[in-house]
Amino acid sequence: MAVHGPAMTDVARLAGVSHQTVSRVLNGHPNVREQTRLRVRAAIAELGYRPNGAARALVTGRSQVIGVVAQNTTLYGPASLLAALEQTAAEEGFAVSVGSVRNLDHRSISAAVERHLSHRVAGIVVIAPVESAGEALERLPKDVPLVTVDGDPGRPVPLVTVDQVAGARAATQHLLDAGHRTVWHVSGPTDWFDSVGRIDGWRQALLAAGLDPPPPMPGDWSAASGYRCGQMLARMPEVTAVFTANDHLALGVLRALHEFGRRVPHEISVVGFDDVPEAAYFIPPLTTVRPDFDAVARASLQMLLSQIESGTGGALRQTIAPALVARESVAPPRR
Amino acid sequence: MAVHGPAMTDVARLAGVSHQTVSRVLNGHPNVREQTRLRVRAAIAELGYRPNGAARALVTGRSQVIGVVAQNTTLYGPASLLAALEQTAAEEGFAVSVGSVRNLDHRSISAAVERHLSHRVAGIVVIAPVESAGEALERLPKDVPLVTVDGDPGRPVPLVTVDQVAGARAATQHLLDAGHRTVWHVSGPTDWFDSVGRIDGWRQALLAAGLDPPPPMPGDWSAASGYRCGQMLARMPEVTAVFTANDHLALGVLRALHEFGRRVPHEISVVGFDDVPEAAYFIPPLTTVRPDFDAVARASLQMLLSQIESGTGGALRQTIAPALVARESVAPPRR
DNA sequence: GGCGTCTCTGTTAACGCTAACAAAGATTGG
DNA sequence: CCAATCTTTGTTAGCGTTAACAGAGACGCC
Repeated sequence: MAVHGPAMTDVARLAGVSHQTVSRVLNGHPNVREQTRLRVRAAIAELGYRPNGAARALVTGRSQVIGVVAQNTTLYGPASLLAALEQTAAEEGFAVSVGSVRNLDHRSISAAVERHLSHRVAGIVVIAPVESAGEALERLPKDVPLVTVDGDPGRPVPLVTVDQVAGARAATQHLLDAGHRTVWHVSGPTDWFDSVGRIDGWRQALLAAGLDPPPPMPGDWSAASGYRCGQMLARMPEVTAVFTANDHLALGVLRALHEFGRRVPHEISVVGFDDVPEAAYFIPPLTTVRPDFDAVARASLQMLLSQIESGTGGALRQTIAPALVARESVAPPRR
Repeated sequence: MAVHGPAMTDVARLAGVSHQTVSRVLNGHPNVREQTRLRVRAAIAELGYRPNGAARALVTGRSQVIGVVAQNTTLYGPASLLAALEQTAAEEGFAVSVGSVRNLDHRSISAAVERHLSHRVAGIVVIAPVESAGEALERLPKDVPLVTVDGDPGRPVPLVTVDQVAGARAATQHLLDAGHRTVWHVSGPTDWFDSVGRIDGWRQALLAAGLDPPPPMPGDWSAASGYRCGQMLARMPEVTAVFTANDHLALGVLRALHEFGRRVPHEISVVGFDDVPEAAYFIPPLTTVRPDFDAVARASLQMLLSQIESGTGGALRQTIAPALVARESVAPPRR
């Protein structure tokens, strides 16, 4: 095997031009005679020539690859984001290299970033939802285009983020508007910025309504932890409305409430976050908040590309507003 | 910006050796004096040197990157597979570049493969669950290490696959063992090999029990299509057991049955496939079949690496047996 | 003690591409 | 019509690494 394909010089020879002219055709350089261009294209097609990205990356100093660092690409949010990022990148002619890390601690992230850097990626997107990720990013070489998604708003790093606060506020307000006297919250892990933002938004909505927020119940994004919180909530007669930090938590809560015979939405209303495709088929269909992952992906990529092109590393910031999706898991409280 | 980092020669100068010696240290070549090795390592650390993968790829003809072509990395199965693949690859020092395609037609796949090839990936993993993918793969250059996952068993291409047939047979048998007189099936899209295999297994189990398989109801993996099928099943009084081709379909079915007041498992038993993390929190908890994605990933990568190392392209085949996970959605039929 | 062998290190030449410059025609303007 | 300019093409020199070979010592063996 290892029959290496034809190189640029082979194409050049066949087309009767210099390899540099082939390069110009490939890169859309303007000053090439139309006739020459056609001859070169024909030669390329005839030989099945495929440009060598490594050689190009070597001489230009950047590859057409974007590195993505993410934690758990099995979760719905990260997976959607990754897919959207990949789609968008492909349209711009970039490949996406994933570096998923088990833990979002300092060392793991640095290692993943390091791996990407030695492949000379053109830029890096870090889906860094937790505190500990921040440090790793600050000591990164300054000349590497970088965008963080759902990262720390407090750090001077380009950031694209779903507006967690607004989403949570909308969810909570939706429950208050239905007539509930207060809203309980099952949160995500508190070291995730996503969770913190959602807790914030929930709290803001309650405070704005002159209410005293009950203590949030901490979950870990999983249906299992939602189930555990749900078992507690089911036993508290005063609870009529629950906002969970994601849809899977909501599923666990729904299941627990069902087991305790507390009917949703008649006795207790529930709102989730994420709008996983299955949410419309929960029992009952779940009212939830839908983040626009495509928009997040587009914004991050655009931000990254502008850094790559301009060479300047701006500390931009962009926030994507999520939308409330009303379904059947919310109703006015019984009196 | 574009302050390019130090190169091998810089390290060499600092350590007082030739760049070739640095290369030897980096590649773990044996014939380097211990003292020299240490000096080189120190110089590497001091300069923060990072090897240039592009240059290496150029001269060796292969990068340390594995290309993955997948369709919808938002679905649970593909996402899990991708994550597992990435983990395993990282342990072997390989990065993973994703090329997701919207449609698994001939052209899209070829384009994705093409993109990977021009980056000179060391090998390609195609998660190619549909018929149309096959053609695209056959006309691929023969010298590219390739493994397909869940692809066409009929093609002479290295293949790793979840044993769909065995899984479906186990699920169906489980329902028969509970005493059901027959088992209905909500299938996935029939151009997916996964679906075909699951239909096969279900049919085999029924035939082996001397039963006449009812017509399978075609879904599209989504809860929405499961819901539609569920609405029909709910209206058929003779139905007591349903096997769905994945858990999301099962969720839709459960929801429809619930709406029609048909209790699960008392009146109708349901078994899914995939064991998504949420399945244990469906109402009721779903009995399902769990494919071992980690094992699939390990097997594929191993197969790919052995091709990369040996240079020979064997047409191997490996099948990973899934496991039945019994929960509460199955009960004996009422008499 | 000389010669082959082993261990360690250095030198040189690619790999396939783009950037920078050079040069040859074609075109323009006064 | 000749100099100035523009368009098109070719030539040369790297980019940072590995592979292949060469050379310098150290060592063992007859």
